[in-house]
Amino acid sequence: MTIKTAGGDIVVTGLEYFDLEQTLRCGQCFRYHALPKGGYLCLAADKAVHAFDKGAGTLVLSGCTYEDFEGFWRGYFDLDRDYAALRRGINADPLLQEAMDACSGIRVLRQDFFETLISFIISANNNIPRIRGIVERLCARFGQPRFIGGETYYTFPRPQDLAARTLEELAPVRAGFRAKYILSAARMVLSGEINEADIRSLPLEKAREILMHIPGVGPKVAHCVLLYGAGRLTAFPADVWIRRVLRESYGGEDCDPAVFGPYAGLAQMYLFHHARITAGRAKAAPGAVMAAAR
DNA sequence: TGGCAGGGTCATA
DNA sequence: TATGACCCTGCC
Repeated sequence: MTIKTAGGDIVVTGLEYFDLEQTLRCGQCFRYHALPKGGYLCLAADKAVHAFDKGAGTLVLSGCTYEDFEGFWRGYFDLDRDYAALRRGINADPLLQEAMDACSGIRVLRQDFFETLISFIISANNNIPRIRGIVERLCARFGQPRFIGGETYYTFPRPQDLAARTLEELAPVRAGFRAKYILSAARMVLSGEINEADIRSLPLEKAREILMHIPGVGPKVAHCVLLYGAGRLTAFPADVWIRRVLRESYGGEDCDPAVFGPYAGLAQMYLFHHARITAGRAKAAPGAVMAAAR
């Protein structure tokens, strides 16, 4: 990997297994917007950047300082991890191999812990367009304004920005029954009852158990927070899509994720995204059997 | 225009 | 362990 600056942009070349679109659209994050000129506005925690995938392992970041790149985006996009080695650590059967080939550019974003926690609490019994809307309104109401490329965006609220709020104040966000969970989570993080360092370092099951003390956090959301917000690549969020894959191809929903190896979480991302794009194609094809229908 | 389902969790039985 | 309720909006 080589990093250069050119005309105020950060140009990263020589990336293996990197595809910006796959990485953003595989369901691990909710704050990104396609730009008219191509590329994406990526929002994360209190940062924003314009990101352009130029193909052939080249990523161009625009609108951020070199310090922000080094201090934040380089880690966020997981640019320093050797994905070839990671992939070798996955026990790939033919189906998983197909998914790994089709979605080879997915990277596990290293997202902000609190943002990930709140975002996936919001995801419960919800669809992606609506999740994105709720997250956007939450930021617009309780985050701080920032400016990039002449546009205003809002930072993700910090625990202290939400903890003292009331359900009435959250009503315009239209999170529904999840509003009370958002407030509880913010209060538990602010008070230290939920400690990010513990979630990152304790044994996975213990960390998951702690997260599940938060109202609105069940097994699935806890695993999402562990994988996307705490860098725990063994975490294995099993949603309806993955449960269906396990049921149809791995002998049942109770299949132990350990069969995929130490990076089961990454294997899950390949399987999840692959299942969704396959279902999308089946849906788009005229007369296609809805094999992926639940 | 209306009805359904949604990347889950919780309370209750 | 199973079932219904929860908010509300995108989508068919």
